[in-house]
Amino acid sequence: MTKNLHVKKALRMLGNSPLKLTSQRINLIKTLFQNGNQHFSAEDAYNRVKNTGLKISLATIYNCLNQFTTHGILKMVKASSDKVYFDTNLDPHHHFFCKSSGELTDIDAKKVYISKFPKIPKGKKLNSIEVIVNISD
Amino acid sequence: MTKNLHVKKALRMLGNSPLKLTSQRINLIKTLFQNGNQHFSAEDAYNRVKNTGLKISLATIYNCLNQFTTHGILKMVKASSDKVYFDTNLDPHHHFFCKSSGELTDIDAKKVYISKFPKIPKGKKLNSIEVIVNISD
DNA sequence: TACTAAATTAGAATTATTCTAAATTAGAAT
DNA sequence: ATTCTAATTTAGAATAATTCTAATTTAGTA
Repeated sequence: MTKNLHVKKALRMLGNSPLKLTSQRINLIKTLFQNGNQHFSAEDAYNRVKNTGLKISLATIYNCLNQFTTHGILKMVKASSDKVYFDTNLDPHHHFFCKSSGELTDIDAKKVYISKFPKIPKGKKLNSIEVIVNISD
Repeated sequence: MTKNLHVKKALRMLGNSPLKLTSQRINLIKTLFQNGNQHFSAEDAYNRVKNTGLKISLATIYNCLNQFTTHGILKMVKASSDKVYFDTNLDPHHHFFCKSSGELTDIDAKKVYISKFPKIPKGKKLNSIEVIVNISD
């Protein structure tokens, strides 16, 4: 089997960042990125890494996920939930959030077009536009 | 001075809901709605009521804000912050969220037009569309 | 090979929120 | 009016997610 492309790309980004290549970071990336676009909480990430038999502390998970976000290796998503989710999909996109299941699903940016948009307040700059489509059963 | 219209409307909604007309609920509504459209956390609401000299417990604030939300007297907003905000603006609208100041500002629904939109997943129904425009200094 | 700043870690601390269980109260029934 | 009951309020405990602390380890450089 050829080495997973998502993992490869994320590892390359880690290498290009000022972050050190520790075994924890490499294992975390291998675990999180191996199945393509994924959403997970810190606790989820913790369990996934532990399930591979590797040892990592929850504090490290939080540290790494936050730093990966800072360095553009992950995206952070806050939906109508009490926990923060992380997203391996770095392309511009939006989300469905299902209140019934708590599940977050990607919406490709191409599926949404905003043809009318407000002026950004004076002195501020635009960072991103997040569209969250709340759904339920 | 004529009685504030926002307060009046919210009190009417409370009266039409199955919730009892307790002094805490009435005072909370008077405090939160007197200045028109506002965003606040539970802690903010607690301090505002206390500043009027009235006594109320934080647990009651949480209870009331959640019930008001359930009964359509308030809206809940979750932005890129670690706390939940409540919103007295019940008209459909969106938000600017400024990462630098932590401030949430309304965007009138008329200022945003979404001309292309994804299909809702099978078996699910659409609840709401939230557009959050993240900005910074 | 030694050095140093960065990273990891366990567990404590913090923060927002919900829960608990006892006392109070609104509004309906008498 | 008075009584009754379920809803409400409350203080403080409990919970859950996340961050902090301070000691130990390690990556990458010198």
